[in-house]
Amino acid sequence: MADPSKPVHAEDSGSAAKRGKPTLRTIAEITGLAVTTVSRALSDAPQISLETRKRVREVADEIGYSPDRAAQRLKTGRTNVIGVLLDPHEEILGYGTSIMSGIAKALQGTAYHLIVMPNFLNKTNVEAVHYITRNAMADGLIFSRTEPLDPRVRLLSDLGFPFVTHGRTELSTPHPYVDYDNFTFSYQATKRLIAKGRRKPALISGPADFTFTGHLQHGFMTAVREAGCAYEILTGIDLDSPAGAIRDRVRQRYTEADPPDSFMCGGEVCALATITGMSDCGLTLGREYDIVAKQTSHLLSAIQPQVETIYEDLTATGEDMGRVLLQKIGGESDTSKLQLLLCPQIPASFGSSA
Amino acid sequence: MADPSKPVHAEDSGSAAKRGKPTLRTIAEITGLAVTTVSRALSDAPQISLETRKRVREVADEIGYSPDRAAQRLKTGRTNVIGVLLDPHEEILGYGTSIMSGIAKALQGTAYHLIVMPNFLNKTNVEAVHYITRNAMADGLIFSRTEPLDPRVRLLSDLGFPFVTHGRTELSTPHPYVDYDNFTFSYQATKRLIAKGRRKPALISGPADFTFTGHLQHGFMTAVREAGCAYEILTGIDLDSPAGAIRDRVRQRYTEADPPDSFMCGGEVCALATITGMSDCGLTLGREYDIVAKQTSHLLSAIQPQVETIYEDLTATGEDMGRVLLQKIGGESDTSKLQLLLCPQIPASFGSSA
DNA sequence: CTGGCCATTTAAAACGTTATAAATTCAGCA
DNA sequence: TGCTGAATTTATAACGTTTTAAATGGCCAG
Repeated sequence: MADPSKPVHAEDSGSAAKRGKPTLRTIAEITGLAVTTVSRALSDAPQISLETRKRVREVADEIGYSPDRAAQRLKTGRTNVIGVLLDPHEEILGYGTSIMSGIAKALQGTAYHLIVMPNFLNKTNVEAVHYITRNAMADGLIFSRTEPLDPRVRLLSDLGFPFVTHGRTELSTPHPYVDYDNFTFSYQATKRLIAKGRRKPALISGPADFTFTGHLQHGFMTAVREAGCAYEILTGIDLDSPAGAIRDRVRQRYTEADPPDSFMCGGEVCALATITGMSDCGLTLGREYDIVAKQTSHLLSAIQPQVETIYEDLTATGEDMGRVLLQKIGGESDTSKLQLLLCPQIPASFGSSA
Repeated sequence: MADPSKPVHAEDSGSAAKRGKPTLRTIAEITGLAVTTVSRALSDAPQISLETRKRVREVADEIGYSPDRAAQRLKTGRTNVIGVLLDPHEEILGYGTSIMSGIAKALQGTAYHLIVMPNFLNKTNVEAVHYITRNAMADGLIFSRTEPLDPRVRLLSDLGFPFVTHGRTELSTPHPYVDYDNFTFSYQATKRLIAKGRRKPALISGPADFTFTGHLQHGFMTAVREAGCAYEILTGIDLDSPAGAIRDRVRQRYTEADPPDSFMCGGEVCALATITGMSDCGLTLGREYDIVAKQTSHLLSAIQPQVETIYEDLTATGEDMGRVLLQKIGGESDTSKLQLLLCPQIPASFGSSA
């Protein structure tokens, strides 16, 4: 096939650069085409004849060609990498891993790779974002623990760098997000407690910084106001607190006056810790008090079937975030299409006995 | 500084490629040196005069230069990336995230980045390894869930590709690993049950495939044989089983003849599920039965202080794995230096009441 | 048979870095 | 003066890809 009239440096220099991976050049030599043509053919450029495209693709498959990402990246400036900012607090109960698993699913079959930027130690989140954008280490970013006036969102919006947050902000510039409707969750969960006859629900909410904390409280407050019952928002602990701290706080609260008779827990660990604290006080779940909790793994309901739960599917969330980010990178500019509010699945039993 | 006799295309073409990141060329133009010299200076090559090195470094710092990783990678073939193979089973209780956090710590300050290759869906582990090595996507690999004749280890050893496993193999070619001494853990834990007066401990062990499962069983068997007491290895479930399955199996076992009176649990979820199953049968931990378990988070002891635990620090493990891998990549060929067996910290109380 | 136009293919340059080999400078010495 | 060699710097060529601009060839109208 190769034109023998041309200088024949085929055998020694090209063929398969130092016995290693096949490159475009390898294919070019086999087919007798120019490297440019091969490149074009593989990217299905319309200017290359259909027949040529087919042949090139066949040869590529046969010799197991796959493009060198470093070279592509150098040339195009695109990294084909999606970065996930991971926070140390996300270790618990596989939060991080579930999300990542979902993102990975969304990235399946695309040219994109998932790379996790653990934000452990030293750097603040904003610094990490700075670093990543400055060094063009990814084409898009995903992160959670979103704050109402999140500085990361500000920075990335300013730079025009594609990203998706897990959680909303209150910033005026709209941006892509995937969020769970924590208001509805919290509202329904609290209503459920009241429907069970409880008259003083307590909320264990998220850390003050985060947007979802507000949503949880809002849902909770709406439900207790509607019912006109007493309530309490437990101070001194939050969903990020270690289980031991939550346990102790709950226990302590019951030695004081006018304790709550039920709990709305934003997480599984929190629910388990609460049960332990209460149990230490000699109180039994389902008898002296009730709990409704958000569940993100399958642990809680297996261990404590007494706790009523509403499930949040973090893997699905990750998948959505991946999809949304790909759309954003792909040029989707209608941000409203890139904002997903996932609805809690309220168990049928919740409605029945209300 | 720049020699004015040379063609002055400084202003338009170079200066800062399309107003973006500074490159070696930017520094070269500022200092009036050649690109090569700058490159060398920044890598502290001895052939460059000390004065020049200093000046180049200063300029680089001033304009905030950082090398383009894609270009480095293309040129050198090194990726400066460490890959972690993550298994869907590792979602539980932040296993994956702890390990990663540790690796990230070890990589701090090096040129290496951590990239997680989630092995969810389709591909088998070996296929993923194939893919990664073929496409030179990393300079080194870390993975867990090691099997006695692990095909990934075989493949990577053959290729001479640097890697570290979490867990040992039984292959004849030695390779770098970091492992927890599960034999000692299991042996001590079981002895503890016996010391508490239990006469028929049951083991809930790992999935049959993995090396550590053998170690757990060996330790368990050694302890029960020494004591000459009855024992049982629970069938039908393992540490990978969902909590609900373990709970059900334990419950069922107690409806049958001659049930065990204590449990050696390889994990926290397993311990919690066991307690739930037993509790369903009306049996109380610490009274009718005992449990010793391995703990990798801080959940179990906060929730169920009755369970005696031995702690395995996965973050430290990750850090060790990262360090070992860096050494391996750095050329350390004495494999015995790259094999770490971490000793369980046996709580003082274990010895006291024996 | 010339010119022009289309479809297809191609050569050359570039991305930012490093490796190789060569060039330059300057001191010391014959 | 000219040579040798050490110390320092430099030009050039890669790495594998994509982009830009240009070339090739075939076909048809004039």
